[in-house]
Amino acid sequence: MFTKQELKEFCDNARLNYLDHISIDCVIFGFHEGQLKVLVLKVKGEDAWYLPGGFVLKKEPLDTAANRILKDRTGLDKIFLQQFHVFGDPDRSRPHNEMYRDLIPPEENWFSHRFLTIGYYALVDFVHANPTPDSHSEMCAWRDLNDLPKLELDHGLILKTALDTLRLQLNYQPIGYNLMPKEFTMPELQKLYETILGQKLDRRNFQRRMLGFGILNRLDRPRKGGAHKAPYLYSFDLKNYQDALKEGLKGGW
Amino acid sequence: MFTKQELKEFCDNARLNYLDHISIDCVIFGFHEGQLKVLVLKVKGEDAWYLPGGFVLKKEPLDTAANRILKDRTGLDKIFLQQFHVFGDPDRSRPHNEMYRDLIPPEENWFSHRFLTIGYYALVDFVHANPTPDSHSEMCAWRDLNDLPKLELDHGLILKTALDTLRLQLNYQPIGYNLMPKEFTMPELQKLYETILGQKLDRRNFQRRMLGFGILNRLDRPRKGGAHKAPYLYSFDLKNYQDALKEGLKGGW
DNA sequence: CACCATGGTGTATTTATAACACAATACTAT
DNA sequence: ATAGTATTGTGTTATAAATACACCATGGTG
Repeated sequence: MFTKQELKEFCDNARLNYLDHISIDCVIFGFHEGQLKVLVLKVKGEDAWYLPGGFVLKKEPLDTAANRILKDRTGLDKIFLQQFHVFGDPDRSRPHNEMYRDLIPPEENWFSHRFLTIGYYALVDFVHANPTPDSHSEMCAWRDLNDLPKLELDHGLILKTALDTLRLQLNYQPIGYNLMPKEFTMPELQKLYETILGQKLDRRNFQRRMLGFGILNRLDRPRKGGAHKAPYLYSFDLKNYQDALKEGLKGGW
Repeated sequence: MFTKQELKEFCDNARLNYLDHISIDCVIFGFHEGQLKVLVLKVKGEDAWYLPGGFVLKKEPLDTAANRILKDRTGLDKIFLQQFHVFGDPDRSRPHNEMYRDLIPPEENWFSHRFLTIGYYALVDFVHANPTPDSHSEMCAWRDLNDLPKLELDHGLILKTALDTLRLQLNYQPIGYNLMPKEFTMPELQKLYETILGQKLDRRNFQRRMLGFGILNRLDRPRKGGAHKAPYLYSFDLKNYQDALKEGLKGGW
């Protein structure tokens, strides 16, 4: 993965610029052709897959770092991105800690210590994202949730936790603005929900519920060209959408 | 707060044993006499208040560290304790970073860098907790939520975030096992919910809802000695309670 | 022993959720 | 053309949950 020289340079640079022992890993969800996708990276010359991640600059806010990582991997900015958990098992980064053990002495090896990672998850527009590998990856690609490679370290757990969080979030926050194109039909939006939740929903009740939230505008023209009855197009009412994000869709109590 | 000698010893010890740049802060909630309480610490000889906190041993899991801190401050163990957010503003610990700037050189000063803190919140039994100050505090005390001293650093924000999380949690998880005594009456439990939520609830609907969850056992004896009709005593059905904790009280969708 | 504050239980009303039916549309096959 | 078919739009009904409110029971007080 790294030659000795590369490693030394990376470590010297990292020690100077990044917070020690801290990383950020991002679970970046996209939606395409009825499938929920996740962005994953493949290491150069190895069959090893990771979530996009990175480190925190010494004076950089955490959210800014996560946004920077997101932008580096997708080109996208100003998007729903949320911290959801810290993963800090003492052994979680052991494979990495030991990977370079014999290459350079531990005191020069920035990776020789335990790392905590802060998990963020993002919902992004599949078609506008431009997956871009980082310097030690040969590939940055969308993978279907049902067709994932085994992820290294605890990245499988991180992904699962993000998905659980997303499903929970669906109960009290609007979802979709960043995952759907600007204009979309109700069946397309429903497909997104069904995919995230992993279950079928009733078409008519779904529509009533969505419209009830007041976050959708119906455009007075249909999507043409389909093989059947042309569905109406909708767009999100951004103002109401963001109000709902703050408030939570329903109160409870 | 520290003499130069004390500081040096602390730093040498910390560098050896703890993860750098990481702390844990705990928002420990208790409930007593109809009031929601939070455990806070007062620094020796200063009018400065903090949330209970501490550091993570080099090979210690995060949850274990949080439990250790909780036990050190309250004597209590095996209690609802949950990570809820990481606070990582680059300036959040600046007052601390600068506090000892002139006392010892930065390379010897463990506090000279930015700290991230992982927020945990706990719900504990007020009467069984034994508030115990740590080494640099003169006092560890319960304070009413409505009568809080100004907290140092971003501890006010940490507390507020914990409270928001707790209120949200109330919608889909059972609460109360660790906050209530073993046996309690329905009005007492209701008071807890009202206090957390900051609003009145209907007595009869509250009772129906709670019983509907199936997490309460009614003991066939009343609480005697009150000035009015004696209410029944209840206890939590621990098995069902823990099942509900896992499942979430309601599904949504 | 009437009074009263509180607790236990029951019942309407309203609201939300779930289940289901039918008409309209636009392409396909013949 | 035209019947067939898959899909969408828009209901209506049935069920369950949340809310609001009424009444009786109890155990102390004056």
